[in-house]
Amino acid sequence: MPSPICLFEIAATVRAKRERRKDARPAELVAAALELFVEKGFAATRAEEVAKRAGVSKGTLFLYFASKEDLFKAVVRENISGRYPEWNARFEAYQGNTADLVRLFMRQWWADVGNSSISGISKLMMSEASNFPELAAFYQQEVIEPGSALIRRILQRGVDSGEFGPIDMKYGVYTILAPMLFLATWKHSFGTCCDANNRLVPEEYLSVQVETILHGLCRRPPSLPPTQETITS
Amino acid sequence: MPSPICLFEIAATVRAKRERRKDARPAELVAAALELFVEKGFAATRAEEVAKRAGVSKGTLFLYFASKEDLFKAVVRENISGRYPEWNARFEAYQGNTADLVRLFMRQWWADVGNSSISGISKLMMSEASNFPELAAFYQQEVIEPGSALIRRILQRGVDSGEFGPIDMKYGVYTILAPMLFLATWKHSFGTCCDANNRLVPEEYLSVQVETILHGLCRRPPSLPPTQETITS
Amino acid sequence: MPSPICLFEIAATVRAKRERRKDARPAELVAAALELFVEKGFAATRAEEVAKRAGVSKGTLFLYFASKEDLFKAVVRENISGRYPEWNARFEAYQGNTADLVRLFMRQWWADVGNSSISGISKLMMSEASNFPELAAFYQQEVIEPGSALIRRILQRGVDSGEFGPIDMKYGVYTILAPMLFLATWKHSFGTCCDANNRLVPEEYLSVQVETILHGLCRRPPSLPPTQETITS
Amino acid sequence: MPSPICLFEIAATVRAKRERRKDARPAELVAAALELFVEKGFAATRAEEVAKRAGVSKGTLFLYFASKEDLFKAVVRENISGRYPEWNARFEAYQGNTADLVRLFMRQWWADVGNSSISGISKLMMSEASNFPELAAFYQQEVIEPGSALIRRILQRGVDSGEFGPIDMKYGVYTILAPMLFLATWKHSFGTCCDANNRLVPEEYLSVQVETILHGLCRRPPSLPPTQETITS
DNA sequence: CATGAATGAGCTTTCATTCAT
DNA sequence: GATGAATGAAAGCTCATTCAT
Repeated sequence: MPSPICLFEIAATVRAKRERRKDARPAELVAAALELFVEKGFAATRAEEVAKRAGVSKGTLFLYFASKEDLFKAVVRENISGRYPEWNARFEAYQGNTADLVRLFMRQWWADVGNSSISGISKLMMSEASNFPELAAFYQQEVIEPGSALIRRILQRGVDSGEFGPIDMKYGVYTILAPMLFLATWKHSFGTCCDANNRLVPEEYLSVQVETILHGLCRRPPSLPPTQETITS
Repeated sequence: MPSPICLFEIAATVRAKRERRKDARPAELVAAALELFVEKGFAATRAEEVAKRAGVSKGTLFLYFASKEDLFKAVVRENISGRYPEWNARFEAYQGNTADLVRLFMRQWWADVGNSSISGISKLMMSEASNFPELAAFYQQEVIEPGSALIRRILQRGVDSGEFGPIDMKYGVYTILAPMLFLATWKHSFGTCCDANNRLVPEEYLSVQVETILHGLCRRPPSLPPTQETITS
Repeated sequence: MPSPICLFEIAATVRAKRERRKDARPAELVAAALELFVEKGFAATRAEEVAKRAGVSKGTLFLYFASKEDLFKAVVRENISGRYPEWNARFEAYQGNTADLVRLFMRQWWADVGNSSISGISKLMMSEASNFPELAAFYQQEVIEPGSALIRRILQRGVDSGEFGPIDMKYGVYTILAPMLFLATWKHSFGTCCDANNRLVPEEYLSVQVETILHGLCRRPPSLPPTQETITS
Repeated sequence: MPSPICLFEIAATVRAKRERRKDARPAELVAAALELFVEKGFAATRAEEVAKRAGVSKGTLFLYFASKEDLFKAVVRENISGRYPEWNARFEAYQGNTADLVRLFMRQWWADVGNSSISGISKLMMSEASNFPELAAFYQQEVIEPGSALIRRILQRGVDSGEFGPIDMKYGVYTILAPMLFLATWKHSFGTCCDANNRLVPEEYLSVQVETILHGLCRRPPSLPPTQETITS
């Protein structure tokens, strides 16, 4: 039987560790919930599973989030809008022609968002927006608006430089946006379960889209697309 | 005592009346189901609620549809797949140039599907496909495949007539599809709850899209869009 | 359009036929119910199926029987106890030795009851007796008692003739009864669904049983069993 | 502030108390289920009622048993199949002559199974086997097969020792089985509701059966039955 | 704070029974 | 009488949420 002292020390260590983890709990839960919501959707994700993946008990989840809806809200809030400064900076600084900038933009989006689980958030928001109007508004404001503004600036750059003809900005933005959102939605719906033999290859799809769009936007045939442009560096 | 004829006629009338009611039930239930599925999603719609909205009891629903999934399939068949013959016929018979045919196609889609609650089904399937794989497969087969085939034929028509340049059909189809699905999804997600001040006007959006796409597809500037083309007649 | 007279005559014929059938309805329903109850048990038999097999509608069934329980009672009441006079007469008249009479009795039972759907009634009563005490009492009185009495007389015949040793009649009867009821129950329970590779052959089983019993009952080794005794003629 | 040791001990006690309750749940539920299944049959017993009788809620039942069928299997395992090792051991170890072993076997069966509510399970399975084929197969495999094997070994022992004449094992087993199953079925059907004045006394019935059977099996008159053999010690 | 046993409202589906026709 | 469309009470099972420990 161990001495009291020893026990006490162990208890202190445990407590310290627990308190350290305590602060991390909400983040761990939110991370687990993100994964699961993206994998299975909101309704099909069981609270207990989120807790288990976060390494805590079901009860603990409800200690930090009043309800499953609450958890969903936290997931969305935690996972967006933080990266806009970086993106904005990158595209403002771009030196090449605007057609290439548009190409870069969509590739970058695929690399950073579309191809990661973050695209699941978009799809999730689409699915659940009508059930969480307040959240949808938040998403609109924090994600969609800034994204649209960035696209608008890129298009305007092309118009100003004379590369593009005149554009009705209101819809021009959606011209760029639609293929991306379509891809995010598709990937997490039909892309995962059917569509097997004729599967959409996202990079190819985006390439074709962007060339068609550029062909439509440009005053003259757009500069040829770069054969191999590195994205991530 | 009434004459036999009289009795016979009464019986016929009675049967007629009852059968008229019986015949109407499935349609009423399908209509109610469409509304509710679009409002709340498939999983969140309770069978009893559908019944109530159709003015019958829970049991009656299952008298006509073996299961909730079955009811959903009926909704899809009644509202989408069943109408392909009509759509196919219409577009096969079209006499004008292919650019106008593409324009007509998208306007028609908006009039028949996008602008009605039927577009909610598309959004619904996107949201719930991964949770109901069997439904997703059904939808893929009954809706997406035929729709894609129709688009493919339209594009091929333009290529064959020399109006369009060469098209990678695999992605060409999605070029047309994406704006429509985007619109359907958007309308039933952010479109309903936020987006208020800068609301997307679908007809305008589709017009812009189709012109951009045509500009991208056509060998030479496409024929001017008709200023006012009637859709529904 | 047919003349009124013609219609009237048809109607009259139909009515006549209907009235003729009307009297037969309960019997037809009971017959259908017997089959189905034996096939599937009481709870698993659906009222509508009984009606369909009897060629009438669900509503009609409830016109003649107040409830499914009521129908069950009728089934049991209609299908028993009528054949005892014939059986009693046959066995009273038997001229051979008692060992052979016992053999004949069990073979006859198998031919008339065990091997027909009537044995399903026994099994049914066993299963449902505790839910229908009044019916169980009726069955006890109308079926079990007369059957036991018959067996008792047969055994007594053997004792009186000196073929059998002394028998405690109270249990001697069950010595004969048990294999028969066991067989009826087994046949309609495990006999139908498992037991496949080692299936009980009823005639063989009864033969073995009766010889063992006779060996136990007889003062000296019983007469050899007849090699081939025809039962059904 | 209590010492660490004290806290540790309290925690241990708490956990112990809760786990004691948790450990007891399955047994309580199985006991309640046994009662109700025997009283009302498998299909007619509602899961909620079992829970209520065990003093828990519906949900709790499904915390411990995945389905109603699962619960039934647990009832069978807990009360029958689980006891075969004990029974087998007991009869393998028996030293006396085989006639006495057969007598002991049937008395023991009566004491452990027939006379308790467990015999209701046998009757239940007979009644519901055809409606629940999977349960029937389970029962066949877990109960009937091992039971038959035990009987077979006992009979073989008598044949090997020269006490019994040659036996067709296939039916010899049923010779022993039939009176027991008959008794179980009878007791839970007609035995409970009628049969009052001429009630079967099970021990006597079994005695008579076993002596008749032994008389039939043995080469020479079997050893006299012990006048008073203790069963349970 | 953390746990996880316990809860019970809620869901789809079935089917005996009713009753307008 | 006869019909069969309509009903709604159950039933098995799930899972977000609670709360004693």
